Amino acid sequence: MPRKLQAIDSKRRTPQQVRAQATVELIFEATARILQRGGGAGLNTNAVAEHAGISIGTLYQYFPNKEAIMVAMTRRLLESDRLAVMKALSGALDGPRAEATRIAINRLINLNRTNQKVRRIITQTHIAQGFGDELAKPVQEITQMLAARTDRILPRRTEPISPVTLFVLTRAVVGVIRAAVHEESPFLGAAEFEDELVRLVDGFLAALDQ
Amino acid sequence: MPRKLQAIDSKRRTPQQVRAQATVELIFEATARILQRGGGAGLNTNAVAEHAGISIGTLYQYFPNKEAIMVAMTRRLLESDRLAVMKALSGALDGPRAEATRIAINRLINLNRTNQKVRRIITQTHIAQGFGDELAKPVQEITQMLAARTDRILPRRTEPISPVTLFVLTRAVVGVIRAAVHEESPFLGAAEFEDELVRLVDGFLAALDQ
Amino acid sequence: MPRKLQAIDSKRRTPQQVRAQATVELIFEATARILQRGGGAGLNTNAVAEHAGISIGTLYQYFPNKEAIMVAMTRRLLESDRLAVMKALSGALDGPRAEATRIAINRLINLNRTNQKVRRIITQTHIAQGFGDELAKPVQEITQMLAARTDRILPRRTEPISPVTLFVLTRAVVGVIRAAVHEESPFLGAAEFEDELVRLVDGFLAALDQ
Amino acid sequence: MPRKLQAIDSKRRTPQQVRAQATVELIFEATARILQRGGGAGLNTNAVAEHAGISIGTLYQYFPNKEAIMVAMTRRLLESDRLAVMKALSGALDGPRAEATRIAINRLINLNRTNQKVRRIITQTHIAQGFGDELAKPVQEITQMLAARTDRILPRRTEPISPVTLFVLTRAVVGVIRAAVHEESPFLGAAEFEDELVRLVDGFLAALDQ
DNA sequence: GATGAATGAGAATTCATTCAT
DNA sequence: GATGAATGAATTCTCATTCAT
Repeated sequence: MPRKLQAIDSKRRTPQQVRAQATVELIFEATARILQRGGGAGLNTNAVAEHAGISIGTLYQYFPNKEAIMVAMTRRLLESDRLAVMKALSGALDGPRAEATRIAINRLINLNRTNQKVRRIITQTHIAQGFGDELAKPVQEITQMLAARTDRILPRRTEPISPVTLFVLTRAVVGVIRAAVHEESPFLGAAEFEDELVRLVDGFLAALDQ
Repeated sequence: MPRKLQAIDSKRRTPQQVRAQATVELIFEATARILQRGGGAGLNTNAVAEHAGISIGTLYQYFPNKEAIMVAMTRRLLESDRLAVMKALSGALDGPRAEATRIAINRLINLNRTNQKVRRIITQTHIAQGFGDELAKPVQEITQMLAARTDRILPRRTEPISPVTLFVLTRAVVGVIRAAVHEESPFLGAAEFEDELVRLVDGFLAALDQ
Repeated sequence: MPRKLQAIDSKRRTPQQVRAQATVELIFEATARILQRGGGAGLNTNAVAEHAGISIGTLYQYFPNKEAIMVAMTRRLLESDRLAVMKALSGALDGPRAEATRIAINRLINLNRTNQKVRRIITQTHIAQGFGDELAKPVQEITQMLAARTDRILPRRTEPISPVTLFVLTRAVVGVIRAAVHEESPFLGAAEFEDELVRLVDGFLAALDQ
Repeated sequence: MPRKLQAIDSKRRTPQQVRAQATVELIFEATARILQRGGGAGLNTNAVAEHAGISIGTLYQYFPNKEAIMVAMTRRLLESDRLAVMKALSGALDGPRAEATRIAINRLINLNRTNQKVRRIITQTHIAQGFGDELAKPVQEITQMLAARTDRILPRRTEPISPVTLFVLTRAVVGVIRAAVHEESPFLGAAEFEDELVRLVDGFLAALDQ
């Protein structure tokens, strides 16, 4: 592998200028298009550059290798997911816990129903690159936020949620949704799927509170 | 990819079972060794053949490509996991549900603590090859078995567990354990991790029974 | 065959024409040299690249596979043959038909006496690649030209030569010459051979005019 | 190429026994079937053996390599073509020359309309193996027979047909038909095609007689 | 900063052929 | 005679990456 050994998650230049940001955008779009069509095997840096309408040399000025492109894409996607769920929750911050849970899960499922193929591939790459833990971050942060709030409402629970508990809860939710995406399960669009996922979370939290 | 599109999960030949099985074994061992050392990127058919002490041609008489090797390995591993959990459960078939759950989960976690790197890689490949659904099979069958038994004990629940429910429950368990393996989480060895996972399952089942 | 099915007759890129044309020339020369020495079986893309003094990667930027190289060579040869016959005919355009026929055939034969081995192999490949019909094109165009002229001189024939007639005439001429080349017949250099070929064409045209 | 350098056109054993002849037949049929389906590129000795229902070792007891199989097939085909034309001619041996010519050509064309793909490939191989001259043999022998007979009828011509003349005539006929087959020309089935081919031969012979 | 032609290590895969049983 | 598992040389082709312009 004539691949430069470099930290994979560092862009080569900080895209400060407008032009640079636009180029990164072109690269992301090209990558997504190729992934959508040809799958992960069809992705190579030359193809990305060509689709993006830039030269291969330019591409290497922004990303050290193709994995770095996908890692960056995943991170952006994760952040946008987080914001989307946050936004969906904004109206339900003072309502009952169960309702907030349902809203968050509903939003999460629907986000994962878009761009499934691209999500699947870049997610896999993220894991393979050793950033698997980041995948749960959006869910984790939202969970922590809700947990904190819950504590206010249910004063019984004084201790904050433990790291292991958080891990299990978040990975359960993420794992179920990811399985549905990766297995291309028809359940992903079913109302019952959402119900069960909510039940999973609520059941776990209820068991916690005992 | 100049790769012939061939059914990836069909062995090319099934010769005199004795010798053939031994050769397959050599290939599996060589693959595991290479994966353990060099990771997925270091795996190539030439290396496997060399490590296995067979010619590259022989390898291709058994497997059409390297993915097929890993797929076969995963299937074998999954089956052996299933048997191991079944065996662990054999003594607890008439005890309380909670205890059976704990035994199964304990066994599952401990199985996943062995050969983590190899498991990680072949599991990923299995998903990438489109066989992601098989990964939950052992857990799914055990769950169904336990669920059936539960019905006898708790006559309240008359309907069998629904497909969606089964999907969520199994993918939650598998997802959490897989996350721990893939993220190389230190939790995997912690007693608390097992506790929380049991709580997840029990909480979900309890919520179901309401 | 792990060969990507790709349009065989499309160069992969058409870069800065000057350098590119030189590279293509190097590839053609190397191919011809190898074919001359080792025959068709000795031809492989690595050898071509090496003989051409370019890297294998560069070769693949110009041709998708070795057949495409030979197809391109054949096309160029065919065109140069056509021009050579045309040039030879230029002085005889107003003379009698029989003389023009003889000149054309004489030139055709002599062209086919050069580079016989290479011609044989790339011609075969051309046929095998499904471009067999192109082989008769030079003769066909020249025939049509002569036929048009003939019509002026022999006003008896008002209708243009029919497609089937043209097919039979051209394939007869091409077939005889090709047979002589492929069978490495000593006749190819004999004056009598030319005489008979001229007789074949004249006899056919005479029969047509009856 | 780990291919034994051996005279390609010698069967390894003379198939005297009935069993042997049957095996050769199986091999021919298997080869034809594979050629029909997959074309020349799909042909390999292992596939032939498998399709023939014999072991690869047995195949090598009959033919030293795959080209030898096709060479033998071509020879058999050529001989059967010759016999078929002879048979068709048997009733016209005393009629006018023109009619015999037409009958022979008609039969030849129709023979070449069967098994076109297989004919194309094994014919090519025959040429590539250096046996191109054999392809004209059936036509050549029939021509000689007819020429001899013609001499009786047209006592003008005392000299026998010269080798060069024979070469040109036979290669013209064979060349035209082969072109039609190789180019998959629709003319092959047209009555006009036969007419023109007859005209080619008659015109040539008429020109000869002047 | 951008370009893109050139590079070449490296991986997959085939298939003719052998030879021990 | 037949078998067929094993062999491994040989070839194709890809694609990440560089660097002179």
